[in-house]
Amino acid sequence: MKLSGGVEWALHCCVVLTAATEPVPAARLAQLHDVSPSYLAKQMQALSRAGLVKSVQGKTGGYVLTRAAADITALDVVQAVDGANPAFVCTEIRQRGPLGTPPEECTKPCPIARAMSAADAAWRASLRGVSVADLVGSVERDSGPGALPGIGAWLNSAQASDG
Amino acid sequence: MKLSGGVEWALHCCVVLTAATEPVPAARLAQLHDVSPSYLAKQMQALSRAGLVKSVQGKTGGYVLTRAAADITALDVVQAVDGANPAFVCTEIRQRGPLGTPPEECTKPCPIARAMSAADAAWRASLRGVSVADLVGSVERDSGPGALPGIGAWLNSAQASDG
DNA sequence: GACTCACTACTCGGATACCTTCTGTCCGAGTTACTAAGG
DNA sequence: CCTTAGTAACTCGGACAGAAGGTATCCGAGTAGTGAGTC
Repeated sequence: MKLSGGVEWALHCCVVLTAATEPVPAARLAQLHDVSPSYLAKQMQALSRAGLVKSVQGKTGGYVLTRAAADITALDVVQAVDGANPAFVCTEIRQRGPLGTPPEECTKPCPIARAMSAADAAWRASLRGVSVADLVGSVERDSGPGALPGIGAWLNSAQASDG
Repeated sequence: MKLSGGVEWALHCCVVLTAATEPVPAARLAQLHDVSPSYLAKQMQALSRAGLVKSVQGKTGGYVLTRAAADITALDVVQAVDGANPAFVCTEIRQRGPLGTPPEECTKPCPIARAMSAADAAWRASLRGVSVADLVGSVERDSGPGALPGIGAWLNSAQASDG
């Protein structure tokens, strides 16, 4: 089991977007994180498709968060990028084979599927309990309250002005 | 994120192995579940490598559980087949780019990695709380107390005796 | 000076190759049970 | 009848192809800002 690497990028982008006051192009976000611009663009498209960010076209276009940071959970971002499908899919092998359980007895999911589903629910619940605002607060505690505003200013500054 | 399909097979095999009194070959387990014998053999090898089952070679060989069903958790099986690596791997992109955080300030994992790690821990904790014995009990509640012993007898019977 | 219009530059969005991982398969090494011969 | 060597069949274990999804990239459609030209 491996989570798409784009999830990390998308989460970081959501955090830094809280500090921006104008639309930020995907290329600018890629430059900030030193990652592939084309591939990060794909992740931002996924966020846009999920309604977490709004895309603004044109010369001064880019991406803007659609909601307050407190109203965006880590689960929202993860599901937007990685999909909402559960990690475990039951193929009902209990019904197969010479001693398969007859379908009439399979009214409820098999115990194994239930256990895996419960674990998946716990995972999602943990992610749902963390908002982007919480992440912003943690970053400020770790790196100081001035770090994020500085990044926000850098994001909104012209590309030619950096080093 | 998608979990290896072999996890489901391995879990079912562990449940039915509790009903067997003699070593069960991988081919027999595959026949019971109507799945690819070669590929299921690979999963059983993973379980053997993890020490959950013991492989017995020779003519009447096969696989036997090494511990009581109550001492094998679903997490043990999942990790044996799918690997113990966490789904989320932090690539420390906060240190990259023009505004990267200096390494001296990165003593603790970044907040995003912490949130993902906590979710992973919740997922594992949920799986750790379910033992194979629990699954056996659920199966008996669902399909009746006679189903599993019947499967056990079928597993230990000669292959030519089935229909 | 204010308005209109065309142009340019920049943005997102989806369609297109490449590569790692998962899926599925095969054959060889090793061990056990069985068979038959000999004492 | 018991012991013993040999044989044969069956097992696991790891090495080998094929397919799917993730990774990385590119180019086209569309829009906002910019500048010149005109009233």
